[in-house]
Amino acid sequence: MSGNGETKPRPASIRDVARLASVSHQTVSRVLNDHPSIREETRQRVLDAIRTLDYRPNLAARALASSRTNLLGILSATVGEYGTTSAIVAIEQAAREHGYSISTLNLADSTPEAIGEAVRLLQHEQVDGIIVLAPQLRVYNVIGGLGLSIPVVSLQTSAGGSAERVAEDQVDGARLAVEHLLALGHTDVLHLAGPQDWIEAESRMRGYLDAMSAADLSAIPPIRGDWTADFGYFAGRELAARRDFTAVFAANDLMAIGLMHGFRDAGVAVPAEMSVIGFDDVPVARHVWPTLSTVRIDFTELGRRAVTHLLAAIDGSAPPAFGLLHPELIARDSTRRYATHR
Amino acid sequence: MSGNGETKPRPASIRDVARLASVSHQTVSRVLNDHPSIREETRQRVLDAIRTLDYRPNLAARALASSRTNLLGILSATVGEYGTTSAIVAIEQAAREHGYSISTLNLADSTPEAIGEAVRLLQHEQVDGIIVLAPQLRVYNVIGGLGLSIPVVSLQTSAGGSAERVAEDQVDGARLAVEHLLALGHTDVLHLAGPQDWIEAESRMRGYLDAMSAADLSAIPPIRGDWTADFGYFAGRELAARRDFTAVFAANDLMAIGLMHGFRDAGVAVPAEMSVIGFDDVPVARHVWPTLSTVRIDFTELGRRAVTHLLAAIDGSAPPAFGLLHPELIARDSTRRYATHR
DNA sequence: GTCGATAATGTGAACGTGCACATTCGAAAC
DNA sequence: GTTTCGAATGTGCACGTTCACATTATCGAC
Repeated sequence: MSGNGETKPRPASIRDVARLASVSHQTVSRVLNDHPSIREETRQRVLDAIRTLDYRPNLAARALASSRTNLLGILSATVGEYGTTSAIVAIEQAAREHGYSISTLNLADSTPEAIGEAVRLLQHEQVDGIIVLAPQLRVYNVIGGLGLSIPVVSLQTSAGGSAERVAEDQVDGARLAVEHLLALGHTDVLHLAGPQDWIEAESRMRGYLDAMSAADLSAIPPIRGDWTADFGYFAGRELAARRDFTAVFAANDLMAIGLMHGFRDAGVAVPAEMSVIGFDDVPVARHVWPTLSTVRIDFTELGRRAVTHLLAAIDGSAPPAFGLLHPELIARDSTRRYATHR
Repeated sequence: MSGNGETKPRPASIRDVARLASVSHQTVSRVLNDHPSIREETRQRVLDAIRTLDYRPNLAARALASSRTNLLGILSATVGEYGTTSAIVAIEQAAREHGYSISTLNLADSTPEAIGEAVRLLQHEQVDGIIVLAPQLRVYNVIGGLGLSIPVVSLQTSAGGSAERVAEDQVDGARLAVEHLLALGHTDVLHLAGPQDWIEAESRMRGYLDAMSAADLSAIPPIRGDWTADFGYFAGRELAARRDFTAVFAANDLMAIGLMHGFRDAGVAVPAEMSVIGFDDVPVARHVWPTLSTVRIDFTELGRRAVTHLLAAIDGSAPPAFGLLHPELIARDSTRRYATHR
């Protein structure tokens, strides 16, 4: 407000800093990128000048000169899903801690064309790497066929590499859920699965199949859902007529909650006549009626790891070896001993 | 893979295009920014060259030269909230339709320092404008005091301007909710509010107070919650002892769902002894038991409008006049006539 | 045919940084 | 005191655009 005669409030550039510190602009650049051969005294002088002028590097210029943007792209198709959202928040935070920014791109539909277009767009923004949260198999096929020059990491799985273990995690989690039902005495367990193409859906189904066959039980052909509570509801109403199972493992909490609603409307009591377990442990899971048994995955940690991986790939260094994440079974009221049934 | 002798796979630049089209690089630039004075024939020649070379403008170079990034910053503190998430998706989509990209920044805590730092960071990325989804009053105080040179738009409200109407919307919605309860014969309605500092919390409370006083009823001192289902649960357990109200209007669905759980655990039957209505219409609201009456706000449209506003502000043009958005009352099973009580 | 005005195009210099390549400095070795 | 070599710093250009300012076509009016 107090107008002093400055006509050009143009922000300070690296050359202004250089002038003030009586060094060349290149020396300033070296200080900024902590080049080893800088005398401590010079470095201090430069840093002082930077502080005095409130200098901030121009990211566009840096990107132009170095063709690195310090930008990470997030390609997502599942926003709204609780897990995805938590992971995105974690990714964003982790990225910022490493000096990267995030550009998110939500896929409205996941046709190969749309995916290709989305990747092209991110590439156009010259992101240094991409994290994919659109865990559909076809997405990988498309991306794989694109011959990208920048690294791509997936939260769910990737061809080889330790990200694969993350997927393994979900298999484990699903196994936990089913084993919980079996431990309660159930032998006829139905799986309400996710859509065919989804990696997470496949992992969870694999866990279901593994657990069943490990217990020498025959699996029931799963129902394919679409992750939504609405689908769960309709499934519940339809399935109420069938009596070839006494427990359901739903591939996510939303479908489980809808399912319980459907059963309720159809006159099937949960858990008295039917046990239901979900997956994710969304915040409302503990507050619905009956409170929902489920499996908790640490999406936040998953997101963090994805970033670490991607940054390693960008730097060309070896990805760090992570220990496995252990999903946790949360037993609540929606599951009950089979013995108490009927 | 088929190695033809190209040693420099460097992407085509504007000068390459110019050469191929036998024009100057400036003419190409004019075509790209659709300058009026370009002969149609020339334009076609340039466009052909662009297609032939698969030329894509270098965004960093453009940003450097024009000091405009076509980047929008989203400053958010409420990720995970259903409404916020839907709005973000809509914002991202709308922004892309206008050729803008999105850089999201999630606030872990909303201390003035953190907010200032976040804005500084976005400014450092040279975003052309910021959309704020951290609807706390203090956020505006901080941002207002920063003297920013780029436009800032809020999804919730802003000092003057038509965004204010958006807030009005939420007042309307809250009024709808309370009027619904009053129409059912309730006279003693409690409000489970959001945190003090939140604009949305204030709007919804204002709607509550308006509706009560319009009906010549005295309001009960509201309870301050934190938006979470967990808080709702504890509130329900505590409030069960009180009998000076027969209905509760919760400031969001999550608290409402928790509240019903708390009442249930404390032996208060919803809706038989107590009516509960929420706000937001989250996807599970229709599947919990009892299904939750609530008010639906069109967050998607809200997000779209925020983008339109911001882009207008960036271009310096007048913001378009929007009609008011009308929140919709969704009556379900958690609310019931007072007459049927006791 | 000349003039002027506007349309259409061209020229050179920014923009702020990093890179490749000098150059200078300083101290140890002889 | 010269030589040598690495550490410390400087010089000029390139990155791919846009901007400000020429310059050249085009066309109607006289």
